Amino acid sequence: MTTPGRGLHGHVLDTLGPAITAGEYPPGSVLRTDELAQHFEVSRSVMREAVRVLESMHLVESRRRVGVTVRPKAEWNVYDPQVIRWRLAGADRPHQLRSLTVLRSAVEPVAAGLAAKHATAQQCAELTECALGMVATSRGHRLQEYLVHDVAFHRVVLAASGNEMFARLGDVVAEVLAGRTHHEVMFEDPDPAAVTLHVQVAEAVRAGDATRAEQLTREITVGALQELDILAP
Amino acid sequence: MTTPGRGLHGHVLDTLGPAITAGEYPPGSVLRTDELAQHFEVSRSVMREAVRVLESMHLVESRRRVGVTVRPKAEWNVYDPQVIRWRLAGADRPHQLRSLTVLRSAVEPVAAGLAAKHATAQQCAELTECALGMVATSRGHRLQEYLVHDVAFHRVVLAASGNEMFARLGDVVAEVLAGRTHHEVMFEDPDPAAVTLHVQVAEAVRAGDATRAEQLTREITVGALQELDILAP
DNA sequence: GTGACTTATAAGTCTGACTTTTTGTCTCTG
DNA sequence: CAGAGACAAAAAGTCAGACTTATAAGTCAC
Repeated sequence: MTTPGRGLHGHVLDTLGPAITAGEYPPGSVLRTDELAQHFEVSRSVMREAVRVLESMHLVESRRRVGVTVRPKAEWNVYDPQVIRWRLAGADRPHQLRSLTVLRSAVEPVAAGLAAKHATAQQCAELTECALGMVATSRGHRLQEYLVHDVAFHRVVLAASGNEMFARLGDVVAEVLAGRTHHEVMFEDPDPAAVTLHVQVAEAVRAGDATRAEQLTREITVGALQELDILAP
Repeated sequence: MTTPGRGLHGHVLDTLGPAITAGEYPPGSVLRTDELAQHFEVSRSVMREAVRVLESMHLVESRRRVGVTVRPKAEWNVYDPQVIRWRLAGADRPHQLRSLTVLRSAVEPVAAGLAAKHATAQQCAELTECALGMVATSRGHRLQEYLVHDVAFHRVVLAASGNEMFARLGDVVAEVLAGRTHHEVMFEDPDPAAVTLHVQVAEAVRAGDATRAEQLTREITVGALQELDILAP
């Protein structure tokens, strides 16, 4: 991930960020810069820089004569990769994982459809390579290697869509997939049907069949939703 | 929007942010904190805080002995509302508007489907109210008033989806709709068909018909794509 | 040319003094 | 007693200067 704690203010953020996103300080809580600086044993300058970053994420608001107040969750910049990471590391990890999976289910099919239209020859090749890698590692408890190919596959699809907003969701998808492998369901080998679907998506994109690529990807994401019991019966 | 220029570092950001996102400093450009501080006539402390914020948006990277280097566009946190606003105010506004509209077309239909399942009675009422407001202002060059209801409508749908990631896209959609009314197409009254679709979506959500709500919203977003000539023939 | 050593550079950090805004309170007045 | 206005305190905001540290780049010996 991003270089952790590069500098003192980074170290402060590594502690304060998770604490705030975990709800340790309820909305409206007031923090004092000086007290925080003392607590973390850093200078006020460093503390102020950390507060500025939290402020830019809309986690807190700094006002004169009152202090640094924690903002309600609804105002946080939940698309900030740093915030996502903090929340995934904390208590509402399951909730966060569900939100992100629903987001995936909306975005990825459309992205796959666009990829079928815009993917370059090299991207098609990469996609096929990833799919083959998934097939090769889909049996024999090689979950770790499988994950690498799975993540790469979805990254390429999002990038090949040609839409920068989709492309930037690559990191998010990576976190979700990694989270699923490491902490949630998926104790055994991946579902063979899912693996097949990935191969077929790669084919559809190569063939330029947008409708088919979209539909197949929708099936993949439906599977992801079902794994988390999100889908209505 | 967010309070502009709250503090000196805010003023610096209001100038530096747009400049960077506009590509005024090509990727790899090196800025020196001291020089910037002199140029903006602020102390180094203030300048450092501004740089920290830009760093948290992944617009720049600060390294010892080298300076503050501008990161390639592909690494920017393009979901940061501040970054979106800066880019919408700059040269690649059209490009940004297209990216965001495609994102809308992926997200909003799914959000509407979820809203049909999760919307509260009050949210249904608000939705109907917005739709009626749109109808009432859809004729007679009352674009400004129409926009207010339109934005409110989409905000409620996204919020009613019950997914926080969707809900936080309310601001983005607001920017896109406002941009469309103010600077792009839409010189005359809105398309009557679109207005009708909004009313029908409100009905579908109230009736709990997820499939219909999703399909109708998809038609709305298809219209938005066509306005920007994005859709393939 | 390769490797170890030195040096210059720009960011990083700390401290202390000072300024500014805001809010809560207190008083004065009707 | 209520409302307006003056006052004081609190906390963030700003600045300047000295010092530390990492590191890119240049230098020298081999």
